[in-house]
Amino acid sequence: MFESEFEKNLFALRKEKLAEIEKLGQAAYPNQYKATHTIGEIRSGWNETAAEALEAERTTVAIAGRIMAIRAQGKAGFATLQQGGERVQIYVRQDAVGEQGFALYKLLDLGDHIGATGYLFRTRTGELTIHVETITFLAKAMLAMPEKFHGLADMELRYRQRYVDLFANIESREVFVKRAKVLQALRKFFDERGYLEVETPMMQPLAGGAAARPFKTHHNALDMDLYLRIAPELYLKRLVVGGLDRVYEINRNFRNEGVSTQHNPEFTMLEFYQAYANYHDLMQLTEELIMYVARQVNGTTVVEFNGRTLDLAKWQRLTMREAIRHYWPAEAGGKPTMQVLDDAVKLQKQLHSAVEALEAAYGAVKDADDERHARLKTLLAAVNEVYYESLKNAPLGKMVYHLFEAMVEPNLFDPTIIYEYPTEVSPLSKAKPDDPAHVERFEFFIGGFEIGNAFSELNDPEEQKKRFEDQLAQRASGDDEAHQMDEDYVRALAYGLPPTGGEGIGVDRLTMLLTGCRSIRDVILFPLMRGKSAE
RNA sequence: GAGCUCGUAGCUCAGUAGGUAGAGCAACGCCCUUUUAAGGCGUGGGUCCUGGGUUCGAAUCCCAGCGAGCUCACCA
Repeated sequence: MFESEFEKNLFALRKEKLAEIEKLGQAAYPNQYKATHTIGEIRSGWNETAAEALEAERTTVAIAGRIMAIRAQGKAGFATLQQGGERVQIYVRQDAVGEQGFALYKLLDLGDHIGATGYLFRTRTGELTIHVETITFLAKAMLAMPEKFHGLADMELRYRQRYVDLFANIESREVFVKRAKVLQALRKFFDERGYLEVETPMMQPLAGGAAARPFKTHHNALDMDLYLRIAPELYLKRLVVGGLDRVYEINRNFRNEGVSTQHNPEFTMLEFYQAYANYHDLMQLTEELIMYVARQVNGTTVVEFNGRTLDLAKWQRLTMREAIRHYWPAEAGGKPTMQVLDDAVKLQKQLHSAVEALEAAYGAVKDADDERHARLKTLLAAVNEVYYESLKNAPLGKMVYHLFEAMVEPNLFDPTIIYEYPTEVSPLSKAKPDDPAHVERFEFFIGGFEIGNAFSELNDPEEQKKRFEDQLAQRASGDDEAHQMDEDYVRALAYGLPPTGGEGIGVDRLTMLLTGCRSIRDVILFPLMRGKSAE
């Protein structure tokens, strides 16, 4: 618990102070305090009330809070109390609280919790203040507070000791309050549209519904291996088979992947399914949903993200192939035609010349500080990989998809829906009726990363079985993220899944967008950290 | 997994032609009855992330490790 002699000594000193406080007739750890107002209510009620009016009213209040600043001046003093992310100042003078009360005041430390009764007034400098008549001791901070002006700045400490971050850095608290509002807004949106909120297994015998490596665990009594879910998808669709036409679930998914500013091994996903809807209906719904949540949370659809302004009410829609053509980099030579994007051999040929063009452009950039240098390097590596790897074993659809990720995704800052995905990378989506190579699927991107993924659900059990078998083949050839066979899911489909649209939305990423946080760790209360001192 | 940057007092940070550490806040003592990053006087507090190495001498230079941030890769 103690990180130093300093802390150990401080703790001992605070224990002595606690004993002194008890001698004054106060409980060291009382279990209740009846406040008449929260500090927020004091602020909203009297923030603008003039000094003369306060004097005339002489409103008496009882409040509670944590001491965030304390300024003693002989036989009087001030303290700033914080509660619910709001602060108010109290003024304590010996002739008002008595000798015992003032003795207690002098035993208070930064971080202590106290209750105070008194009347509202304004100081000489105009600050709304409580003129204290009684102080009640509530709890002691036995450890030192972070620096009062800068707060807790060390990112590692902020993540590991979020309990300190939350009271020391108001901005941090506000992010999580907003996150709660995001969740409320999402639920309200779906509740109002007749969706049923459900909870499906997070421990699954077979981790399906997405392309990812799962975490493995074990049930002792049943002697059974289980996987933490990578998606709720297959269970939710079983529910639609069961007649729950509109369902949604908000909960954690677990994927055994690396961490980054956009990935945490456990993350919160919203998934929803709607019978009788297709992906076009979901595009419409998605735009409405994002606008709705933004307005509920921020009161506006305009957000600042990563130094840029974007409007969540202004969307563009492109097919994946259109997007590749649209965002094709000038340095990669001529754009591929639609025909080229539909032909593996022609595409490989074009990528070959694109690699050459990119290499020439990259070689021409002399200054390593040039931002083009890094961009071209990344682009070249990505296209090169697509070109060579795809040449040997990947199907056309996979090649197109990877090309999209490399060339297009980082550019999708304004809200964009990308639709018509290759069938090969979409084992659970329904194919377009006139084009079996593509499925009725879209993903949407904001701020340069993917937020959600949706499609018309494949409901033909035979086709689903075939898709799973194709995935098994990819798995056999080394893709350990390819989907596994789920016989029970196929059986469920065989009972008849109505035409259904389904979608998943990354709640953490949506929250990042709405709070302006560039790292997913800033919107997760306790992000996964490497082990340090396992006490 | 790779590259870059960082790790000095409880907190925020200084400290390179290598000479065994400083400031502010916090703490402790004293003064101060409208202050607000309160102020004044005084005091205490550091395995300079860890382990090696170079050197007469390392917070500083080198190597390895641990942890963090960012970028990239993988993914959502």
